[in-house]
Amino acid sequence: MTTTTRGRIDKRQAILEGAFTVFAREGYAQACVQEIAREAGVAKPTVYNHMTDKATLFRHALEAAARRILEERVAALEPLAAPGDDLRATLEEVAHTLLRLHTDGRSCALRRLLYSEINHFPDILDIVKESGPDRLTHALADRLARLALAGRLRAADPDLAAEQFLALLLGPLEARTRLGTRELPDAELRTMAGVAVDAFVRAWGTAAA
Amino acid sequence: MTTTTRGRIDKRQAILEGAFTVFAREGYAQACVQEIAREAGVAKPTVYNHMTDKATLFRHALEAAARRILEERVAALEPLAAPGDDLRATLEEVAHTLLRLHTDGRSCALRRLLYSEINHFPDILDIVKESGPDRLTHALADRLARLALAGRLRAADPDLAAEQFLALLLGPLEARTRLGTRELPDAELRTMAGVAVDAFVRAWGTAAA
DNA sequence: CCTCTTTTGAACTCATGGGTTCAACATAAT
DNA sequence: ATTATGTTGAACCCATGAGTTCAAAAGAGG
Repeated sequence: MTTTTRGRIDKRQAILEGAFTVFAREGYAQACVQEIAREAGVAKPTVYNHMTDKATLFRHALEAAARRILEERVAALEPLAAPGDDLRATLEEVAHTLLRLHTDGRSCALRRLLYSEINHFPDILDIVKESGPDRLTHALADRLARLALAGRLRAADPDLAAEQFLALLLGPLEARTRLGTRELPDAELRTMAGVAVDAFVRAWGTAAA
Repeated sequence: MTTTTRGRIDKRQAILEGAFTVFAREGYAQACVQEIAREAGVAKPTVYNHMTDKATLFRHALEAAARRILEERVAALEPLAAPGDDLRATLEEVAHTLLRLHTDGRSCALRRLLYSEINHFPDILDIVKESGPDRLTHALADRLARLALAGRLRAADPDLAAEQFLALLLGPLEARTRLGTRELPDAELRTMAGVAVDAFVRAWGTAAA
């Protein structure tokens, strides 16, 4: 019975992953359940055996993908918990990691799906909400607040600082990656992280940093 | 013959506008030509009399909408051509106008359509390219370069300055408008313009400004 | 060997929608 | 009036795809 359950869980996972892949490639309306089943290595009725609808399949697939992506992003802030003497270097490291994660194929796909289906599925925003920029911004604001207390950043609104840090870092991505359709070489990511941190430190740094 | 031609042009315009409206509301795949025709106040065969395909209809509709939107945005930079004594005030005015334009329904719709159909229509990015952030960034960079020459901004890379100005200004929009699905009160737009300009001036300003 | 659950493939129903055809109609120019 | 062009509505053909049904396998537990 254990193996049976495992088997079921495996199928479910495969279905969710295959669904995300196909939805990402085709969009919601164009994706057909037949193809999702094929991608997941499963028969079509099996899909309907786990999910009632194409719509709920979509929601669950998005949720699963968003959860994975969220974990990576928040983990990327870790170095800020114990920044070394060189704050700028730590910021650049975090910035670079965030850029890499943000330009990842799955991230771009999720982003595109959110934008395209937000009209037909207004609730997906809430499903993904916590995983979206919000939780990342809050986690970053927490880190920055500690730095401000230590006198290494301006003591003003850390939420605003976090928002602007992410804006400086991620804003230019849209144009440079052509809405997420182009890969960026790692060297360019480093440069982008550098200039973003430069501007951020000029706007939010203190002499002590 | 003149009136006949005018009539044809009017129908064509109506079709393009109706198409954009429906595509924006439904997405490409979900939008049906029947409904576009209804929205444009026209019969279905008339649509096919002007456009060969649903696909080319989509492209033309996007192009027309993008052109309109572009004009507004570049025009919004006008005050920077002759900035008054108070550079910060001029920047805030421009910033506020850009925010208003960027949160406009048509702008958001265009943005969503780009994101959602970029996979099926890789060429729409080129069609809209000039109208996209690129041309705006360049136009802004030109203005900022003049200001730098006048000693009112850092003399470093004006393209980077423009990129970061727009990032600081527009980056926070995504989260605040919930991907363009929520209206923002004008007061919030003013506040956002203010804090973005503050940070920008701290990062790029000179004593002379 | 028997049983219960799950999976599978194939065929099926049914709705939607792209694109076309056609005959009737409107309009304006000659 | 006649002719040419454009529009219209309705009906039509045809492909696609969601969701279901079913009988046959496949696998685990007893």
